[in-house]
Amino acid sequence: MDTFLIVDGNSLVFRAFHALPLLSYNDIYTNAVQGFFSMLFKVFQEQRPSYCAVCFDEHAPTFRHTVYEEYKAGRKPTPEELRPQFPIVKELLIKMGLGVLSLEGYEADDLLGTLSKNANQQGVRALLLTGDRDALQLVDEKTQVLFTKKGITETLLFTPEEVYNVYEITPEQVTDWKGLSGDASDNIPGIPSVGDKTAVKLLREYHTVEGVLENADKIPGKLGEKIRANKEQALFSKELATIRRTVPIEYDMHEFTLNHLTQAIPAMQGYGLMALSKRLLALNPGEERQEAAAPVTAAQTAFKEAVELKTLQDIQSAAKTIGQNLFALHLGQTLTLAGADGQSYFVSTQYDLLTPGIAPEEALLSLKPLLESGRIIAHDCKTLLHRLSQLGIEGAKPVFDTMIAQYLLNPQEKSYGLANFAEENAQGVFGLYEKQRSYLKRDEMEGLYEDVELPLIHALFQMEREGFRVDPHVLNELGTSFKARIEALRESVYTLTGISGFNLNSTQQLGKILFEDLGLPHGKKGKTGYSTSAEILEGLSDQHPAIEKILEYRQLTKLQSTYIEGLLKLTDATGRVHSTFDQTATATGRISSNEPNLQNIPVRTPLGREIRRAFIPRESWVLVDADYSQIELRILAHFSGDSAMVDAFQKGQDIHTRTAAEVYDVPMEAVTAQMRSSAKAVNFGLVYGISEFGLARNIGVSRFEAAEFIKKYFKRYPGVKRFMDEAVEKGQMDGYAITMMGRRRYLPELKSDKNNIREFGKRIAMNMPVQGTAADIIKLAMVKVASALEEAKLQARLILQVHDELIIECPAQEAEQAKALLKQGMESIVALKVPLVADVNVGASWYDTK
DNA sequence: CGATTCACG
DNA sequence: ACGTACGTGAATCGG
Repeated sequence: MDTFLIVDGNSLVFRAFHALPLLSYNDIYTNAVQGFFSMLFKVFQEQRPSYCAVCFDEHAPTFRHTVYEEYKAGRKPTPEELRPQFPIVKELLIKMGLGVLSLEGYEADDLLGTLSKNANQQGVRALLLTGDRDALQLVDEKTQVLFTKKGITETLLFTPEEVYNVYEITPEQVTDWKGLSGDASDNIPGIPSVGDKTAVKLLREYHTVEGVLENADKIPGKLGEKIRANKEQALFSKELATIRRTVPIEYDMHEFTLNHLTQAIPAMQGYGLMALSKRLLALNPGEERQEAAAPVTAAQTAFKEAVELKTLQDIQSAAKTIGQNLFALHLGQTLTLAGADGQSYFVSTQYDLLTPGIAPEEALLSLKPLLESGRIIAHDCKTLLHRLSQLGIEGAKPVFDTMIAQYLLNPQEKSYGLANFAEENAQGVFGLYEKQRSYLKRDEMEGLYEDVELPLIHALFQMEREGFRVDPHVLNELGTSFKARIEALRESVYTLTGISGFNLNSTQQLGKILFEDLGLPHGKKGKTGYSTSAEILEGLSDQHPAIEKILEYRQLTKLQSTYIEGLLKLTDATGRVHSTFDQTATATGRISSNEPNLQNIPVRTPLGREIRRAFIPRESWVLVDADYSQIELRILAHFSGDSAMVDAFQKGQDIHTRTAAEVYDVPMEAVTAQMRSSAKAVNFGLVYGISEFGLARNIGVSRFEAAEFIKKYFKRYPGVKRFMDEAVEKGQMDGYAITMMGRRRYLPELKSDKNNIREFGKRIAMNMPVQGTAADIIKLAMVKVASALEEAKLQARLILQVHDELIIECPAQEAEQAKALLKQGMESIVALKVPLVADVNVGASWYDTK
């Protein structure tokens, strides 16, 4: 099918302008021009449209102001440096033979709506390139939106399924969504205090703004009041957000082919856009799309047309055809399946009066046998497992996860949605799978993928479903005592400073009071004012009595809002919190935890540690907690083979004391607490990628002294020095750093022309193998422990991982067995040149497992 | 939505 | 001359 690329010129030019530094040529700024075309060419290359038109806003003269226009007019004026770039963009577009369209009184949005509708009517796919979320309302089977993300190089492709995946609403509901939540940048008021999330919730229940308003009486509390008070405004907002699709504009799409692009080259060079004109020359619109560098592209396999499954019988016969063969499953708004033979299926979930469709749940249930025994490929299997589990479908064993593969291939990407390729369905997933297989092999990460990441999905799924029990009474009691203390502290800060009524949570207000009104000595000013961080405040604690109160206030409010209130909010009906573990969040291979984050529960201060008393096992069960002792330094000892470091671990010595003894050249017995503490900081520094500055700041000495310290250290630990140098050299040679199990992290920072970025790259090159290998090891330990528990037919189960720590919940009578299994499992993951040691403890709360 | 602060490994 | 110790997530303020 032909594609008509329709571009929101205003949106893109603005984005380009803000994304790039102000470049000028002969006193003409061209950054927006350059960014705009750079983006456009990338889309030409990736999407190969047949036609292309660019639409611009054209505001009506003032006497024709409509209410609509007045709202839109609230926008900020176009910057001086940008305005002259618009005519240049238009000139070049016209020279390329592309459409440049605008109509008095209409927004670019309205033209996008009209052009796409017309294209669809002629059987042409419309692809809308814009940075404006409003356009998502135009998405349907034949109209897709390429949404420009931050910057100008990244785009997201929205199909109806992807709109739903990302925003949990259908394209038709976009106007309702805006009507409820409003949009400040577009001056759409919405309903006050209704944000994106609330709007989605309301729409899930009532579908449309009208539906919400009709049922407003049923909605309790403040929310209901707000809705009832703003009915008119909501309807009006929805109208404002609705894009017009019948703009009276005349054009012929067929005149806007990409056959004359090169005619703009002389003009382009006239503006000094040499690199851009080169890229234009390299564009060969006639040819097939080239193999893209990034793995995230749709396969070019010639797929057969998808078969619609209209009945449960259809579904079952499709399942039979697939049998034991590999198949991809995608659960968007509709359920789609794709087999290795290129055949794909979709289950229509659209209900209409004559043919009631099949609900996704129903379809999944009828696929139960296939799902439980079949070889599933999916994008984000863990989420799929949760959905299946809720339907009573257990034991599905996905054999490939394209999201995880994508993460391994490049762990640096910010998100791993499915949006980046054209066929957003099971066929696309299957195509992705085929490519990723070969990329994983090429990059030697098959082992890591098969043995670690893939089986880990199931372990994480179980941990998420299981959750961690929290005792609300413990939290409530702590909270009550905190509350009183917080109020007392606030009052005493007001009294001691002689200033009251300001917001103690506001660092800006506090900074003004401390450093201007009270005249305390301040550190360097940041972007927004003085720093009031604990580090700075601690230095001022003997200068003013309010300081220590502020520090205590900070500590307590942090505990109160993040841990007491935050955790209570997320506790389910059975008294457990279910964190989500993100397997694709970090560049080093660690997992992260969110909603709630169980990886940063306080432990370092006595008061904070109290929170851990609330983390408990079920009745008559216990917690078994094991953490690796100094895993990162042990890995460093292994990699570097440094004899002194290896010796220390082999002898089971306290590593920081040994380091201090070496560096200060005294016997270990003579090491003071002060010496040990400095040595500890050096050891930390090594793991992070040592820098003089960082060490100096951390132990509070001059940069010169820190440099001396590092020098002495490396003299005693030449193997470590060699490892650090080689890590950087290797990074420069290969362009990436790797871990013991072959996990990669690319190091573009090393090629930066900015020195500080290159230095950063060096530290990453030193840190990645260490932190990343520790991540490899504990992940493998989780897989091993989870399967060992299952094999031993224990009720014990893993419930949490905190980077170097694993927690099991089990019946008290299983404690000894679980303890042994956990310790043994963790310590036997790899044989290093030094022992891997895990310390295990059993307790009636997390607090007690120390 | 960016900046700041602070909780963890 | 500059500006960093590595890796995260959550709450809060204020534009």
